[in-house]
Amino acid sequence: MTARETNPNFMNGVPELLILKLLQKEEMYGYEIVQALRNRTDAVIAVGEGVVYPVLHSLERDKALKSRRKIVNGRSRIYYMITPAGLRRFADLSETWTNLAVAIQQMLTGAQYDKAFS
Amino acid sequence: MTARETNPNFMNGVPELLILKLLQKEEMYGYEIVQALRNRTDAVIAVGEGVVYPVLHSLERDKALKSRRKIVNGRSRIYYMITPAGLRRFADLSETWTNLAVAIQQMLTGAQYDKAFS
DNA sequence: AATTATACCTAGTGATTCAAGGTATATGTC
DNA sequence: GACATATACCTTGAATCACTAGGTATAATT
Repeated sequence: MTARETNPNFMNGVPELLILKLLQKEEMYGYEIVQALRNRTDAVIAVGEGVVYPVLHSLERDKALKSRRKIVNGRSRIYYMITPAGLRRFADLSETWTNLAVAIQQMLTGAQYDKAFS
Repeated sequence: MTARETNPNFMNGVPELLILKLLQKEEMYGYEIVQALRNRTDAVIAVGEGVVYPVLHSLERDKALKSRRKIVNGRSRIYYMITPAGLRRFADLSETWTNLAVAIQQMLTGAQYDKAFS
């Protein structure tokens, strides 16, 4: 058996990344996030509430977000805002994503430089 | 309940995409593919054999690939080559991936055009 | 009065990746 | 000859995570 060194579930974590990105600009509530993602990506990214709410809860559990309840128009909303830990997490995820996207793009466009020389 | 219309597991299928890409240029065998992915992406994408072999089998089951056994240096290898169906599948996956990557990149770089007017 | 939109939630399923094994032969090293 | 490493195939089981499909409740619209 050779050494393994793979990446832990390298394709996941994008909803988390995008949510953290949105919350960097302003506090938002779950329902709002669901629609923001849909609208701002032309429905290319259309994650439902079943994805967003659990991610929000898990991020809050990890202290990457905090929340406060707020009544607007007689409706109870839970606004989430990002913490310093959340910012760090965003930076990590963001870098990981970028590396991945670049690597895939290079593969697809066929960038040839086998680097057998190092 | 509102209409849902999400995308089925929108983050997956990248190993499949990359394998199809590699096989577009030349026939390859599983072990070779594992290392090619690692080498050509500087280990950013390091999927193990436990990912590659099942994907190859499933693609062959779907007639996207066909295979032939070949003995080289007394070693038995199974070479895979892409079929017309595989080319179509690649085109689909490739487009899906590109759309996704563009959407995410726009979100991350903060392209503002809320398109509340349509 | 009934439907739609807002706003929260979770349980269960399914797809897929990852870790960790297993088999067998060839090659290189001590 | 003995041993480790590299090549080359494979699968099982756990974990992750997104998706489906529900559920509750209030406000606004028809």
